[in-house]
Amino acid sequence: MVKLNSPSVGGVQTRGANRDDLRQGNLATLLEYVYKNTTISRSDLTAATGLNRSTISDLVGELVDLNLVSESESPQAGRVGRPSANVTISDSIFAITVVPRHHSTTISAVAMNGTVASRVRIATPIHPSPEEVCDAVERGIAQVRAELKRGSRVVGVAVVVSGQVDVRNNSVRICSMLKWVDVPFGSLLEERLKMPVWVDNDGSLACMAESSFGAGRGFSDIIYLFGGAGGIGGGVVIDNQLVRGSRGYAGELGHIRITDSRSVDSLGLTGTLEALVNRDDLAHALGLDDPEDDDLSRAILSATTPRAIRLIEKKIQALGFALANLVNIFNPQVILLSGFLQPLFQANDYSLLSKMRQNAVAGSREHVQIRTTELGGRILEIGGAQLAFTDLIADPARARFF
Amino acid sequence: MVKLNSPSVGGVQTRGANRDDLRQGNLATLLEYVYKNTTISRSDLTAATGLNRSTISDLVGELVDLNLVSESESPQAGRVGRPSANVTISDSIFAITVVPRHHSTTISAVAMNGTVASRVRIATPIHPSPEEVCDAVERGIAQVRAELKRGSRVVGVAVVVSGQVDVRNNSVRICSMLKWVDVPFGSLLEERLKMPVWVDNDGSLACMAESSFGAGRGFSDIIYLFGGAGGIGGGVVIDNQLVRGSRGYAGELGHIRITDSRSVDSLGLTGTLEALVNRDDLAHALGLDDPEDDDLSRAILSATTPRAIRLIEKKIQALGFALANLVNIFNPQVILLSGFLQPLFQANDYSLLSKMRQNAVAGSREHVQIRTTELGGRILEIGGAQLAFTDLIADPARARFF
DNA sequence: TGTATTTGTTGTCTGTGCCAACATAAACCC
DNA sequence: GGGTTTATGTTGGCACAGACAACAAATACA
Repeated sequence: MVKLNSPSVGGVQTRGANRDDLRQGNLATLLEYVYKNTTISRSDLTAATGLNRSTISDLVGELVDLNLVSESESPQAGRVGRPSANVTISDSIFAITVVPRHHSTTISAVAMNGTVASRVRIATPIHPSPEEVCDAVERGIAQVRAELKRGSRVVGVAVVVSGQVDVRNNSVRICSMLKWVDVPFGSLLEERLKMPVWVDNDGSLACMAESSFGAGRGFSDIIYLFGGAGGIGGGVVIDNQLVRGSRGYAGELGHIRITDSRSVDSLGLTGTLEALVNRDDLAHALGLDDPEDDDLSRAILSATTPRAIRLIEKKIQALGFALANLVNIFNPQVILLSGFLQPLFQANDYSLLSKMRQNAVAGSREHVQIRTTELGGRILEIGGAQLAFTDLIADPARARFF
Repeated sequence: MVKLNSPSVGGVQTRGANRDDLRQGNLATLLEYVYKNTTISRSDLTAATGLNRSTISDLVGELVDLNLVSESESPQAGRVGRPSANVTISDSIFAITVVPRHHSTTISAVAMNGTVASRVRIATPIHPSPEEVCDAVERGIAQVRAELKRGSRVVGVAVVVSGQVDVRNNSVRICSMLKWVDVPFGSLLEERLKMPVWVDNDGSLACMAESSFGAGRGFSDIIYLFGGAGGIGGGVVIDNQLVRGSRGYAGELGHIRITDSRSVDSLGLTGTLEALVNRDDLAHALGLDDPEDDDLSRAILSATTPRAIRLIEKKIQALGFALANLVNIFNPQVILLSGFLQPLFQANDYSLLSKMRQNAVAGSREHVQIRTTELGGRILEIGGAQLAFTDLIADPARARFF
């Protein structure tokens, strides 16, 4: 990818580019287009990239030779002129995604076209040790790969952790769900599997997925917030780039403080968004005991008791404060809400919007939208796969498979 | 600038690159190095960019032909081998910076090497109208340019506004200091001056300057906070890029809410950092009436009355909460404090650091530093000039002067 | 003074993307 | 239904940016 304009601001550290980089960048750009669109015509690629027809022909040819994309006659009729061939992303290149939970770990094979070809859930002890998860992953991958058709290629493994991850060395700083502290899980797993492993935070990956394939499509500046049983996570995309921070801990949006309340969140911080807006409170007030997401959502939207309605309104107010903070800091185009934050928004979108606007600066509050997310239960698999495919897309010619 | 790796995350919008872009990008990279370092040897450029010696020779030659840099024998002795020629940024290319205040506007000519060659302050009526500022700028530029030596070239005008600026169209959304609302000042001035005009927020520009030439050098992820009489402004640099948001309103860090306090800030928002930590309160408690920055600073650092000490501590606590929020959101490497926030930090750095750490998540709080800024009174001129030079640096061959 | 080391210079070469001309395949038009 | 229009794929030649190798130049060091 070649980025012109806006030179880097800090200490200069840009390297020069040679002819190889040029070719590599163009291949990457093309492959990214095909990946993001699953299938796209050659003429659209020409228009989008601004490259010459003959160049596109050459580059696509190379991607076909690399077995990364395939060309097919386009059945798209109705337009004057010679029909343009469709370029479709490979359906035989996979990322393995790993999502460890309290007492089970889910392993999936996700193709570049987004389909989950195979998925298994391996039970583990409660709060499994890193080794126990490694065992589960090893078994899971064997099972998952057995179901893939012959000739399938795997780029590596993406581990989606609900906790703080140092993305520079793929190690888990803290994961309360698994009770892990400073676990170099990436290295552990890499040694076992002899293939590349990437580890990242669930909120960041979900944000990335939603940005590329979900409700964030077409927006360059996005705030993503997810409310789950474990708390509130999130992610930020600025100028089409995921904000990771210096080590990858950025986007801990649940832990921003908004009030003096002494209620604490999952990390013991007081007055934070997560401390004020939590799932258990809501479920309890609505008379539910450990409900499924859908049940909680329905309950929130059809709440009738004054106490429940008051509580919901209170949560909406708190969420509004947090959103205002984020709007003031980022001036985003859109805020995406998922998990139980989604029904909160739907229960009284006017209230949430006005609370947010009340506490945001003039310019930023004016055009920001709040939306619900589009990707459902597969979001972590899609986000994890995207992480695993990143290197391949950045340098298609040098891709290695396992 | 060619950026490899990490493909854009959102809707794809990258264009392809051809050989011209390659050349342009390399010229830009080189010029940026020279600009950021003022002077740098050719061999250092070779090492930094990874380009071939002969290529550097060719590219630097082009920059010399364009009169953007000059080469000189290097007196740097002591090293084995043929001495490498020094490349120095031009001292005859200028940006005009404009900083409008309550009742005067300062116009400066800033060279690419950072020196302020000429500066005038033109008095205006209190709360001047856009036209009145235009008049002042027109007169000021004439005066400033008269002092420049023959052969000087000007790239354009950068207006530094203490308020919210829509950078897409260079218009001022709100500036309370000037009492402006929705003023398309960039267009107005451009029409008058017949040269390019850029407008941006003071906090963002100061952050950029500090990042490139001040205490932020060498860091890629920076939070900048400035405390002045008008309130608290700021800026954010992520991955060496200034965070501007979708319209340029990002970085309103003074308006993030941290408590339930009902005290209001300059925009009427309650419980925000700016509402809690303000200059007038401090000056008053220290028995000062509209003090200069230096006097206030000294007073803060030598406060003795219990009331003053208590107030300072209270401000430090509030600042700590705000910093924790920013750390949780951005995971920065360094936080830069300036204005009256600087003596607050120096008065009790331990207190500020621990308050921040207490409220930040584990990973992010561990390696973050708090520092004071390095650029003094010239910071807005340097930042403004950097804005004005951006286009020139991004495409040196196509530069136009006025 | 000679050698090692580093950097600048020059001419040649490779390969990437552009371009123009032609081929191809659809819609459109009478 | 054949000619025209429009858009896209294909091909061969071309321009030019950057790499490379060989040589020259200028320093430190023994």
